Amino acid sequence: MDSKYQPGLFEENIYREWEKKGLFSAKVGKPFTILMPPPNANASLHAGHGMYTIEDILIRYKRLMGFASLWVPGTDHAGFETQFVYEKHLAKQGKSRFNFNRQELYDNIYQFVKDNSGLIYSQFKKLGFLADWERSVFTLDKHVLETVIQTFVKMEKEGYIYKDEYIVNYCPHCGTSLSELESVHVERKDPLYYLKYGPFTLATVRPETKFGDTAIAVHPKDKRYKKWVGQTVEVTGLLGKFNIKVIADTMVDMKFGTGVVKITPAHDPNDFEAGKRHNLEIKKIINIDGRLNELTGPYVGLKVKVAREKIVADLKAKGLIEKIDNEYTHAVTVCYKCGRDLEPTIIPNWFIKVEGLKKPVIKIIEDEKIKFYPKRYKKQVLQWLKVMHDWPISRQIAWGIRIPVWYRINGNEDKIWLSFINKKGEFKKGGTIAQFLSEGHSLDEIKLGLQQITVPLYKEEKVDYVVSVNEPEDGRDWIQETDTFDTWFSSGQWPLVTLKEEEYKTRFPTDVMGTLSDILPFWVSRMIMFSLYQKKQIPFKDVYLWSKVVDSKGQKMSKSKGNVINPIDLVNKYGADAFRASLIFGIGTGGNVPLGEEKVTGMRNFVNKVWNVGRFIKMNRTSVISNPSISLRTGSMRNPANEVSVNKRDNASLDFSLLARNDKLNRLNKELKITKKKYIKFMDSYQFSKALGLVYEFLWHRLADFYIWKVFKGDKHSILEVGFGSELGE
RNA sequence: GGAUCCGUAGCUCAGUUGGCUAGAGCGUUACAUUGACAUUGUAAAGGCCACAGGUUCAAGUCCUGUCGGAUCCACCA
Repeated sequence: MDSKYQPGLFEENIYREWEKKGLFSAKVGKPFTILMPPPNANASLHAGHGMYTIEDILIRYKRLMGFASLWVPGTDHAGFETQFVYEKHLAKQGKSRFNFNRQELYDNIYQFVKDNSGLIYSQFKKLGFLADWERSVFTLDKHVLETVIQTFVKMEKEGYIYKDEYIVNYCPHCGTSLSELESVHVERKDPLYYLKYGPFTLATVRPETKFGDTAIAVHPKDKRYKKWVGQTVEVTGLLGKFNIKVIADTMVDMKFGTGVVKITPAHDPNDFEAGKRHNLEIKKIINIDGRLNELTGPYVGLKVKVAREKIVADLKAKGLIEKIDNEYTHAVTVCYKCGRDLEPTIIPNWFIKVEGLKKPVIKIIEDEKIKFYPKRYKKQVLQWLKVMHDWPISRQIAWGIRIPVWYRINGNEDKIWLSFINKKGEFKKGGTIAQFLSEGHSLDEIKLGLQQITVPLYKEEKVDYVVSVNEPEDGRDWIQETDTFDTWFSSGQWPLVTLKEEEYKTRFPTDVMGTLSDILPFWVSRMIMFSLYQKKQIPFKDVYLWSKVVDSKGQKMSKSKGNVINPIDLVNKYGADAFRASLIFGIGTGGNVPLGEEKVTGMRNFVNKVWNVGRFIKMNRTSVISNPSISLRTGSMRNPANEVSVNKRDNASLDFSLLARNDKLNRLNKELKITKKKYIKFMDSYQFSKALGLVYEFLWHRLADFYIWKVFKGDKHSILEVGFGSELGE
């Protein structure tokens, strides 16, 4: 045996051996089940995935404790994320999504994902994960689609789904609307313009939206402006004179600016709400491509930022700007993916009415039917659930599960807007079906090259639709919604699609959901919601949340900082055990998980120590076998040194050579027993770091340094008699 | 603005319902070495436990306040 443990020589073989023995599938017995949080199908392993080790530890621990543990893996199509990556890939080839129709884009991404998938599983295997790989589920698998669509159909029938023109944050660059959770607020300094506005002066950072103003608001208690409330005033603007109503609303902060606000319901969430309260007209002046539309006169076609500069210059020229405050800082909403400014805009979106669905979730969490570890996340989830409002589930991207809704074309030709790639491969941008038909395109051509449709909701005359997987066959023409479901709509149903039918009787609710704390609101709360809705059961009993893996200085890993650690490199260099242990050892329940190469080498040393303990035992065993004259003697139990103390110092003064062999063994066995008990207590309460610390201390500083080296010095064969439970494995 | 968490050794962090001399890993220093392991062993140095009050026989731990940091939610015309 080598004096150094070389993981590279063993790991792969051991894993193959496990595969041969079929250790990955569940055995018969008391069930213990974990559903693996599905990584993106096209992802490769990053340090954060290393934390799945926690689930692997639980799976192995439970199996060694006699449970039929099952870990079901899977991958997520990760709609928006993946399309974003793919579009970057396209950009490198000088292409964009506008070169493809919907189906082509979908097919291409499918191929792209397929080419990249499988990588992460081979990496998981390198980490030694004991998941049942053959059962892997992909969120676009047939049975998943069926379930997801069935949920939508059921919700629609029961009135939980509605379509509405609602103000959503739209990313003109990524071409989709985003949920509130996908929007990030950043502090920024922007000029605050004081505009002359009829009899008023008002402050705004977005003068370009003034064309969409449909009211002016003041605070009801503001004496300065009281006389104007309810009046219509005349304002001179860039496009000439217009009349506008003055309303009173408590949303106005009297102390801010001049205490007067312009209301632009179509392009500001607050104004949208105010518009609803006061029944204001919604005047849309920015199209979803982020350009001003024909209602803005000479500014039509300009992008928001360009338009703003031009408008400010023109306002200045007309003497309509009173002053500019260049020191104004405010929060801007940006896309979490591309970082560009989001445009609050009104587009038709599908929503889930959350009110009735979230109530049982809140109840379950308050009653602790589902427990959170660490505890503090309970409060966070509850707080988040309480403020949660309706969830927009449609995304204007191709990569995802297409919403099973069909719009009737006949009679609605002038209401359905779409873009498509025509026969010649040309991109035909936004127009109505009627318009394209009159240009000589056939309906089939349009449908074939379809890229995206937008079906606005008119108050009186709604475009009728049916919810159906396939095109209705009634002789009329229908066209399917091009929007896809928000990824979290499908991954939120993960617990409903991962088990086999019969397992829902025995393995549901599953035991633990372990995941990154960041996605608690996106994912965990929604899984609970869907599970309660569809199965009337909680999906899991416990939720264990870990934090981000950061570098050894506590800095977030990022490419620009150059501090990204590739887990596979570490595994190749130091072994999977060392890497895994470094993510567990000395980690508190609180914050981030610091990972540095020093830490891994430290753990490698520990692994090596264990190796050498084994090596020592093996060497002595062969000497026992080769020398049969060595046998055990019995001894007295009455020696005072038998009082077991875990404290090293307490034992320092004792002379162990006086102890009989049996006494030594008893001491060791007793300590092992105590350690085991503690270990089990820690494991059962998800205190992995403490459990590992215990094993570390026992194997190294107690067994190796103390027992082998001091107590059994010169009497090494006795150590062979100690029974070591394999439960101490991890 | 609302909430949560954190300030403990040079660094990263433990410290259970208050209770003996406040711990670990890495780092530092000295010594040891034919011994299973130099990926080792034995030891040492290094702490006003952020600060100020309070409760208590007893506070790193509980309470109040101050300062500093992180995160979540809401909002910022």
